[in-house]
Amino acid sequence: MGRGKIEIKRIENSSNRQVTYSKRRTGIMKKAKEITVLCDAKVSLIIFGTSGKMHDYISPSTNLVDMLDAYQRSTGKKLWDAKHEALSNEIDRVKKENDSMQIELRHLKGEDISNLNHKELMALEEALENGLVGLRDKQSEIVRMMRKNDQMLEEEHKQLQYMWHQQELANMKGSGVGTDQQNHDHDVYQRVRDYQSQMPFAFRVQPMQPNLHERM
Amino acid sequence: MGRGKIEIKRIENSSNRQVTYSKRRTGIMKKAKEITVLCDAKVSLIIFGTSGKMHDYISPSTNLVDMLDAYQRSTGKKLWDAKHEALSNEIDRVKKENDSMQIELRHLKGEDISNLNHKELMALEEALENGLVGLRDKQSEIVRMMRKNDQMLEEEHKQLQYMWHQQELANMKGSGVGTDQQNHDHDVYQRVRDYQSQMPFAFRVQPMQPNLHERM
DNA sequence: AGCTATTAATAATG
DNA sequence: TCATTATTAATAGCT
Repeated sequence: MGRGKIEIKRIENSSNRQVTYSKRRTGIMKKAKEITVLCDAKVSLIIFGTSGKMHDYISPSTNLVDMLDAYQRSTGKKLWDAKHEALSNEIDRVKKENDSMQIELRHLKGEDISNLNHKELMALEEALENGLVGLRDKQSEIVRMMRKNDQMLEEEHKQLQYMWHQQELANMKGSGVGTDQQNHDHDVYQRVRDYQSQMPFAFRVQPMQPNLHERM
Repeated sequence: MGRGKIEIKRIENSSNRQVTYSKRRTGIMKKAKEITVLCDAKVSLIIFGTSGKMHDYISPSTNLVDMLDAYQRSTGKKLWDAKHEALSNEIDRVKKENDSMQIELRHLKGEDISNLNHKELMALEEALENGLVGLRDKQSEIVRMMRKNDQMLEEEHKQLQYMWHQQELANMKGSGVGTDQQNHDHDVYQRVRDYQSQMPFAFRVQPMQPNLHERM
């Protein structure tokens, strides 16, 4: 189909080869498009020339990934076996782990224990009791913390009462002097420091357990 | 290029379509082979017809995996990476599920509960107590079964004693008669049946709870 | 890139 | 499905 018949063998003349490549590539692409339209076919066509430039056509009714999946199903050949299989195995492994934990959780919640034997029931009981022991420890610790906090609040309350008392006395004596709000506030804070510096360290108010309320 | 020109649109006549598909498929394959030889090109061609049957051609100088690698490099598109990503996501999802169960398990075992808030601790306590309730129910059921079994054994024991007593009496009276071992054994079984037929049904020995020991 | 003589592909038919 | 063939489509070589 040209000015002369050609043998199907490598075209040695490089520029001829390049030209023929370009023409024939266009031809194949056209044919691929035509067969998809005429015959409802799905075509994946990828061509690399010697230059390394790529040209491709995938029928619009599909995509390369689906084509390749179908290819694998059709041939049984594995295209993406190594990684794919490793990942699948990993999924299976983790899912199994999941299932056994699921079962353990159910058991700890008292579900599905009808089929457990004596030994397993004993172990389960021990686990539950240990759990409760740990929990009770934690809870009593919290109660201790609350008590401590209460004590601190009480102590702070006493301080405030003391300071209030002092201020009352001061107001009664030197009324008319230092009634300006700034000075008044300053005096209160100064008095707190005075009070604290007089107290034994152990009785001073420490900052509250931070976020304690959040943990309850 | 046929007896008549055709429009490039789906061939409605099914058998015509099939024929055209077959011919054109062959044609494209031939073109693909030719361009690989003539122009040193690398071609990957995969075609699926409506029947689902697959046909493919890969240039002998390469293979599909390499072609697809080159395709990915060329386009930057992810091909099986997309697939791998899906699997990886699945793994992540399952692993997260795993982790949360792991944590729940730890909590139920009284571990890592320092950071739980009050509400969570309450829920945990309830879960543990429910678990223990379920367990204790199961255990007391087992104890009931054991008791029942004990009673049955005791009853059987009484039967045997009775039979032994009867035999003793028989031996003392008719000594020298029916001392043959066969007859002796037969007599014992007969006596069991006699005894059972005399007893109220409720007191008869039932088969032991099967596999009870295995569940303990 | 175009052009076109020539070959190749194939639609219709048997 | 297979073979034939009239016709169109593709393209090799040329400009």
